Amino acid sequence: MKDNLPERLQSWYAHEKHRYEFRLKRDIYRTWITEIFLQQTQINAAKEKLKFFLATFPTVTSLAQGDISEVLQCFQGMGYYTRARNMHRAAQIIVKDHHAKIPTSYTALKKIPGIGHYTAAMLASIHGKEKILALDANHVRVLSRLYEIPYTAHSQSFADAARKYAEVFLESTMPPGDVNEALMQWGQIICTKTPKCSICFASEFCKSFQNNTQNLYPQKTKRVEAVLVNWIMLIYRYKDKYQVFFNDGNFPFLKGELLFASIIDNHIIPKNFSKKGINEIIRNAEKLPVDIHHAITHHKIAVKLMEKKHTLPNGDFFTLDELQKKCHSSLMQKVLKQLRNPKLF
DNA sequence: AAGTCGGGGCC
DNA sequence: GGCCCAGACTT
Repeated sequence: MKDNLPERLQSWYAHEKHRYEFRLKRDIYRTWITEIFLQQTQINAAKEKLKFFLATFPTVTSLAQGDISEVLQCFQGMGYYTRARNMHRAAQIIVKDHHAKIPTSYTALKKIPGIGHYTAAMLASIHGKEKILALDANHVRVLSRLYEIPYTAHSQSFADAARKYAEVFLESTMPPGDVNEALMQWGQIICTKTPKCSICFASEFCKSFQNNTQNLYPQKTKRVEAVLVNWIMLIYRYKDKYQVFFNDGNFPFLKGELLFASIIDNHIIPKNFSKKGINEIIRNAEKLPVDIHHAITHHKIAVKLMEKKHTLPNGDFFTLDELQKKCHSSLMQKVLKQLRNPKLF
């Protein structure tokens, strides 16, 4: 056993490094796409979609020339659809402003849409050998416990302290990209929410292990209470085509997506929906059972579906098959599934 | 610094 | 039913 921490991390990582398929062939484009796909997403949920995406858009140029609707389809069901839009826009910027070569410096990367501190630091450390600490949830858990960092996870104070403590790794013989990836894997399989200190190579260096304070770190801000949302969806249909509306941002959920006409309290889509009928619809909906339960960050959503006989002005008409491709959210997919069940309507 | 934005897996 | 996750962006 080595007697200093960076060497232990390096030998542990050399032995335990995950051989992910997306790591077999590595270039900065693939690393970039991988980081975007895995943001706030578990690897198992994303890896098949990621594989398909890299086969469909193998280069930054092919992505830049690709159709945004095709890009969005690759993200179907994964949430955070703005990351798909940002990624597509970023590819066009890289082609136009960087001769289709993704920059490798942190400063240049950070200016690209959808690339924040974490992704810029990962790409610059792996592909530019910059000694810069990435900070994701895993880094936060590992470093906060190792050094008992007394600041809340997303504060500037925490970032400053973490960067200072991480110097011992970044200034070691370990390549900076490996430092960031090893810290991440450490947090992923050992320093988990309930940490596995008995198998940790670093426990004798760890302040939280010494003081038995693992559950006090990382320090967090108090959680936000979930808000209950009653969402009435109005299903307007002409023959086999259903009417949907583009959420330009006036409706509070799923901005940029196609939605059925909807009412949530005083939010309405389409916004020119006749104000007169709304109160009656809300009254009628009170007697109806909830058709779909869904959760969106800090919200518990109860959806009631009401089939309507006529149609509204504006809006677009699509068949269920078409909507299954055009609607990317799991909520709308749940609704479409209900509409396919003839017993319910 | 806090709020917003999807969704699913896990306990 | 709450917590958490390979975060970025706006306010």
